[in-house]
Parts: sequence; C-alpha cells; structure tokens
Amino acid sequence: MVKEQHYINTLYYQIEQTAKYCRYLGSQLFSKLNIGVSVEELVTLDTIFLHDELCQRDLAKLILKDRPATGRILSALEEKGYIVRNADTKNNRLVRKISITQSGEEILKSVTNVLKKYLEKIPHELSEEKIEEMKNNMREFRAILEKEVEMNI
Amino acid sequence: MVKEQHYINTLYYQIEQTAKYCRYLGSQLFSKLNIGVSVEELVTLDTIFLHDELCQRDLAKLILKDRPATGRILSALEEKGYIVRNADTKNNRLVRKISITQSGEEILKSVTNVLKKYLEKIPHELSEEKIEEMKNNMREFRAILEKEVEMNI
DNA sequence: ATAATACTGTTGTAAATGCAACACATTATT
DNA sequence: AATAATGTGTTGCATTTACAACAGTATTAT
Repeated sequence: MVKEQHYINTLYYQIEQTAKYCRYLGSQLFSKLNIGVSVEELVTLDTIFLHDELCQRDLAKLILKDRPATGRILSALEEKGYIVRNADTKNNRLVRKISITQSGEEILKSVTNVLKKYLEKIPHELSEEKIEEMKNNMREFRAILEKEVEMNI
Repeated sequence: MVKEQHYINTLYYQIEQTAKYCRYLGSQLFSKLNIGVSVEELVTLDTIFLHDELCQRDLAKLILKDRPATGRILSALEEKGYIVRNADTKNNRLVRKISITQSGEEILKSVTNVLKKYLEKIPHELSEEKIEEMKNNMREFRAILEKEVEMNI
C-alpha cells in the first residue's frame, strides 16, 4: 500500500533523473558535432518556426524559461541573424513579435538533419509505438502538473 | 515516416519539459511547507539512507551530480548534523564514508511524511498501474541512454 | 626505483538559472 | 481625474551548475 516511502522512488524523481541524461546527451552531441547553436537556441528556433509571430512572453511560456532568459536567448539569435524582433501591438500593447529569418530556417533545417541521424540510432531498442506512448504519457502528466504548479512567466 | 522533423517533438525534449514541472512543483512545495532542507538535500539524505556507507563519488553517481556539487551538499548536511563523514578505506584508498545520523533519519522521515500527504493528492487522475508503468519506462529509457552518455563523475 | 596512470575529494571559475525590481504603457477602479 | 492593477520586456544579482585544475595517495609500467 505505502510504496512511496522514499522521494527518490517517486515518478517525479524518476523523470528528473531521466531528463538529466537527456540534457547531457544533448549537450555532448552538440559539442561533438560542432553545431553552431546551443541546445537552447535550437529549441527556441524550433518553437518560433512552429509558432510564428509570437511575442516574447508567449515564447517564454512555450520553452518554459523566464522572461529574462528568453530575452537573452533571443538577443543572441538576433545577433546571429537567425531571427528578427519587430515592434508590434497585441491588445493595444507594444510587444516585440519574433520571426525566423531565411538564415534561421536554414540553420534549423541543417541542425535538425544532423541531429536526426544521430538520435535515430539510439532508441532503436524501443519501438515507435512505445516511444509515442511515452510521449503521450509525458504530455498527459504535464497537463496534470500544470494545474498544481505556478509558472510565473 | 519522418515524424521527428522537430527536436521539440522528440521524446528527449518531452521528458525535459515534464521534468521542469516536477522541479518547479518540488521547490514550490518545499518553500510553501517551510521544510528545513532543500530538495537536493532530501534526495541526498534519501539516497544515503537507502545505501549506507557510500563514499562521496559513489553517492555522486547515484544522485547524478558532479563531485564538487556532492561535496558541497554533504558539507551543508554535515553542518546541520544530519550526516557524518568518516575517514575509511576502499581498495586501500582513503575515502570519506557517509552515514546518516539519528537526527538525519528523523528529518528524513518527517519531511517524507509531509511530502507524501501533498504528493498523494496530485496524481489521483493517474492509476497506480499507470504510474508504475511510467516509472518503469523511465528506468528502461535511462538504461538505454546510459550507454550513450558519458557521465564523467 | 622512477615515472606514469588512476582514484578520491577539494578549490576556483565561468555559465546558466531563478527571482526581484524597474521602466513603460494600457486598462480598471474609485 | 487620480490611483491602482495588469501586461511586456529589461537590468541586476544571488544561487546553482558544469567543468577544469589541483592535492594527495595508491597502483601500474618501465
């Protein structure tokens, strides 16, 4: 009945531990493959590509970073010419809407291809169905947690 | 066929995103409940409790932190009287073996109980079987990643 | 024996993260 | 109209994290 006597046996901790491996794998791949962007920058580019015309705060909510961190990543990406930030309005408020540039789309596509080759090899031991199931489980669990956690973004 | 065109749709990223929610929930609970230890300290205490007589490096491998971070957490826990580090030998090498104190066991038990009450309420929407299945999936996936990632601990 | 390598733990430092506070503008309240 | 509250983005700082380098010791190689 009381199986969860220890925090390190909870699902929360199991997910955090697994995420650490994912993070380490990501940063090791990125430095090994000499990719011109960081993992965070790729995630940001990817998110912008899939949600054009975002303002910074909405982007921050998607990549789960706070506003200062988001702004700094965007400044770096703008410096490299991968995105542009245009003054615009949202509900009559001045916001900076983000768009990916041609150069940004190219680097996104090229990095995605390089990564895909490496990442495809790894979970060969897991079936496609299993991976899809795990992804759905993650989304479902996150939807539950969303109600409990204050994100302050 | 090519479904993974985007990094943010990979299992890796899904797990990382979910882990962020877990981390935020943990730290928010800890500050709300005025617990006397940090999440990291609880994890460390829990791990020591379940694996007595560890040396620091072996503990680091379990909690997935590097040696400096592990040493600092242990110094804080020793300062509070929750653990002791005794000089000992392992393969004729001088190591500092860690043991939890009476006071450490008490705080571990009390914090675990307080947390359990809160955490039990949350995943009510997920069945016990589903949670167990997800934990097993995490362990299985971690076992696969272990072969690909250099941990340098 | 001497040098080279490996293991454990520490110190120091650069980078990332989290958070509070601010500036500025718009909307809501009184 | 004046004040308060909300929304967006920035700056600054304290904490955490990752990593390289070191000290000290034991093992291995030559």
